[in-house]
Amino acid sequence: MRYWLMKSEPDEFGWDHQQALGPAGGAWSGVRNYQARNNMRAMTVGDLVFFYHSNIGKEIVGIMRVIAPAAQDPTTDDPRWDCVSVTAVEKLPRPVTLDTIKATPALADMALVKSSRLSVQPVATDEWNLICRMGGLDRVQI
DNA sequence: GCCAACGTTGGC
DNA sequence: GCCAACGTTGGC
Repeated sequence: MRYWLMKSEPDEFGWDHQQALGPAGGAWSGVRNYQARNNMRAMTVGDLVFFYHSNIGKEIVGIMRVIAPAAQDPTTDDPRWDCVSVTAVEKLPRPVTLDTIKATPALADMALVKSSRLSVQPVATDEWNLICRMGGLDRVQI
């Protein structure tokens, strides 16, 4: 089980959109960056993913689960691009903002801070647990 | 809306 | 294979 973070602009596709898809979830399509794609290829079913709102909000708002491994991105015929499928698991009682993350020394090494343009990135277990607690989840395991 | 950082493209 | 030009992301 590994942990990840994926970004989306909420006016394009936000947490509410993801949740509206229900348990069947949907493909995390549209990624056109090799590093981000490689991270999705490294995911396995059951991995957990933070949903981050970029641009508007700039905060981690919820937790998703990987329900299908990387496969051809349905929004393109280009075989270079594939994506996993994810489903919404739980909304954070309190979103964790980028400002808060930057102000937290234990989270200073997150890719969110260090390579701010990477839209699919790994999250360390300690970081995951801490953010869950900061977000108001008393239990870490979903 | 601006722009810094970064990734990609394409000419050479 | 280098690198200049260009495009995109995302914080501010």
